[in-house]
Amino acid sequence: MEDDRRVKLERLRADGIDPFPPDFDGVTPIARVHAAHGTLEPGEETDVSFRVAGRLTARRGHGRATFLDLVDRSGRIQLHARLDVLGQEAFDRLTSLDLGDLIGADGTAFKSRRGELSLRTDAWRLLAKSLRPPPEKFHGLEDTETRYRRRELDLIANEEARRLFVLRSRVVAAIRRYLDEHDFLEVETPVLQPLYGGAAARPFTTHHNQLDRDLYLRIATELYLKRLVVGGLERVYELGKNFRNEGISPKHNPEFTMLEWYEAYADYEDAAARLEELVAYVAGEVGYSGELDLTPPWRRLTLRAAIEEWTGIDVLAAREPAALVSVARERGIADLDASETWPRLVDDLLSKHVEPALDQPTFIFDYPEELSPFAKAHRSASPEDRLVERFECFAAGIEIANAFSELNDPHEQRARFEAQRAELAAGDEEAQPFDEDFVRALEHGMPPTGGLGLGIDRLVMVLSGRRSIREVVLFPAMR
RNA sequence: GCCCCCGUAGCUCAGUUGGUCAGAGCGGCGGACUUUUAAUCCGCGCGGCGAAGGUUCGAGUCCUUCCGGGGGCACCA
Repeated sequence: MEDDRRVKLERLRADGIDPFPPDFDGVTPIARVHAAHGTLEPGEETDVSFRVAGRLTARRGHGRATFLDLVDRSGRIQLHARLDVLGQEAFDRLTSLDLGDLIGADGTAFKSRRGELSLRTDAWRLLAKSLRPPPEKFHGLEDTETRYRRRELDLIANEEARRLFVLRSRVVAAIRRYLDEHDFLEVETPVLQPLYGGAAARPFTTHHNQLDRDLYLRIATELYLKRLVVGGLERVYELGKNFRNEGISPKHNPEFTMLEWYEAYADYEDAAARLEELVAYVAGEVGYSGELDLTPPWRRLTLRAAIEEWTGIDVLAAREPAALVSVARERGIADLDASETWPRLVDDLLSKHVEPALDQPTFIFDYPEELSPFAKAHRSASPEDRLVERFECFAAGIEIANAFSELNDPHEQRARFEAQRAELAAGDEEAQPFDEDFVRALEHGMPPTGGLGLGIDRLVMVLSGRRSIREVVLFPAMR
């Protein structure tokens, strides 16, 4: 079958036609043709000529006339090719093209009897020959593996896929617009780091040959960004890839896009207000019309109240593993592992019993200190509860953001690293390595700061209603 | 790492309890057709059923292993 295409290619060359010409000037996006003439009446003709270019996706022949569908990034338009307009040779060559070929065409706008805006083609040119057949035109491409591994075919075959990734791009652009307008500075910090940190995750390790030294792909941008706040940049953000050497799941890709921002003279309440404002702004900019109510303010409740609401358990009244496991049993939750630490048990309750229920956007405030080595101690909670000023934000049943009032007391930060060092020694592969450069930076003085991390892939999932991260990542990790 | 499921033409799929089961639609090729849009009509199958073994008189159809994929669990605070 591909041989047919190669034969055609050679025939074109033999006829002196370049199947891969270098350029084609003066192309109008198809959407602009629709904008200009979408309101024509069925059967109405114009004298207005357009030059369009794109991929041939369908052909409906009628002897001495043929309809062809042409698709570009902005949309689809029908070409009407007539023998009496084009002449024999141009007509024959046009109608013997293969689906998937890229062509440019000039034609005047008219609306067919059935009401479809079309171009009466009077000239055309092959812009690139396609040597492989495109996916099936009606059912589209559905095979998941092909859609992910060969995304270009997904984009060719499925308009939904095109729309989704346009949406993703617009989401990212809107985020930048919002932050730029609010006086944030976009910065870039190292992806290759001598020490990883800022999140609990196992890193990818690589090696610098000349330095003969291992480096890590960043798992977060947090610590470098806070050093910039120390440096006086005050409002910074970075939007980029993080890498975590963990499992792949519908919510997890080994490399994923994260936004982190840090704002001096702000705390986690300010971060929450900014997040809901940002997301509402983005939703408006991309025309979100889904089921979620993203209008601020979003629901806010404490971690303690959230777990109590969905499980009936007051975790702060049972602040050690045995007590918590036993209270959970009374409430009919028997799958807690008594050998786990208390904070991990709390996290387990949150992720299994609360998170899946959080459909509408919701902030969960005030986490145990042990889970949050970079968050400031809570200003008003009783000290024995050992809570920090941290929230996570959930929507559509998944976590989308995490934020703190940043810990800026260098002595306390040093103590937290010491505690993490002990965890690391005890075998916790996700404990934070001691980052002396970061502590030194804090010793120079960091203003009170609110910081937040927002998972861009997950935000796009929420805004597009997709349930797998692989749907919103162009080239997701595959086995 | 564990469990379940899937893998048939370029694409989307159908193939009862193993015996014309190698099929359909789209695409392709040839022909008809100057307003169709999953265009229509006529003709042509272009793969040997993910791979390798095995059971059987006979295997897409049963068994084993391997490869690839999906889902779930664990993990991912």
